[in-house]
Amino acid sequence: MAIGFMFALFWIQKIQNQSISNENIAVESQNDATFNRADYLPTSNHQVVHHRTYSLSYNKKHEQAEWTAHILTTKDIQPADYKRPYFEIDDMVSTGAASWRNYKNSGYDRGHLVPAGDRRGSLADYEETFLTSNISPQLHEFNAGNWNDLEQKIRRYAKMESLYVVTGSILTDDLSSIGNEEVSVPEYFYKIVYKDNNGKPTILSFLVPHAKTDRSINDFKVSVDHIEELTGIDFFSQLPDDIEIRIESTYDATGW
DNA sequence: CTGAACGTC
DNA sequence: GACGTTCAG
Repeated sequence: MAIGFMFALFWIQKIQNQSISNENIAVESQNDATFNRADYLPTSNHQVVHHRTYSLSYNKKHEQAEWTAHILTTKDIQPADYKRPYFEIDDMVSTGAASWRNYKNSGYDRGHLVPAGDRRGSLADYEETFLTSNISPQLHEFNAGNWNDLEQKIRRYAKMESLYVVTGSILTDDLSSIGNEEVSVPEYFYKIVYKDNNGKPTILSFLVPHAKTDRSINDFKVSVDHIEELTGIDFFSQLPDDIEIRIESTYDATGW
C-alpha cells in the first residue's frame, strides 16, 4: 500500500515536471537559456501552479502569490504594443484565486509580479500575465516608480544573457488588506535574478520597501539568505551547495 | 514603461 | 463588458 502510494506520487511528480519541461530551450546561441523553469523552483508550503510561461505559489490566506518564477530571454522582450486585456481569476488555483474586484477603488494598483513587459514574445504570453494570481496590491507611485525601474533594469540584463527571475513579497500576519476577500497589502517586495554567467552562476536580489521613494533601486540590494530568513522559502536550493552558499550569502554585484 | 478612471454604447 | 480618451509617475 505504502509502496503503491509512493509510486503514484512519483508519477504525479513526473507528470508535473513534464508539464513545464517543454520550455526547455536549446542551446543555440549566447542568448538562449541553459536551464529550465523546473530547475530552480523555490520551495513552497502552498499550491504551486504551472502556467505555460511561468509558475507561481499561491498563498490563500493572503490571496496572492508568495512567489512567481519565470525565465526571461531576448524573445520575451521584443518590441510589441499589445492591448491590455482585463484581469481574469486564475482558475488553475484550486482554492480559488482572488477576484480583481478586490482592487477596484482600493487605491492600489493591480501590480504584476511576472511583468507584462516580460512576456512580449506573443500576445498569448502577454495575456497570460493578466491573471489575479499574478498580482499584488501596489501603490501606484511604487509600481510606476522604483519597482518599474527594477523591472526595466532586469530587462536590460536579459538582453545580454537569459535570466531566471523569482518575484514575490513578504507575507506576514500583521498586514492590512483590501477588498471583501482581504487581499494582503505587502510591506516589502523582492526580486531574485539568476544567470548562468558562462558556468559561473551569479545572483542579484533586491528587497524593496512598498513605498514611494526617490532612492535608487540599487540601494535595496540584499543577499538571498536575507530574503530566505524573512520568507522561510529556500531559493535555488537545486544548485550545488558550494555554489548556492557562494551566491546567496553576499550581495556582490560582480558579473552584472 | 507601470497603471487607473471616466464617458458612451 | 468593450472601446476610446485622459490622466499620473
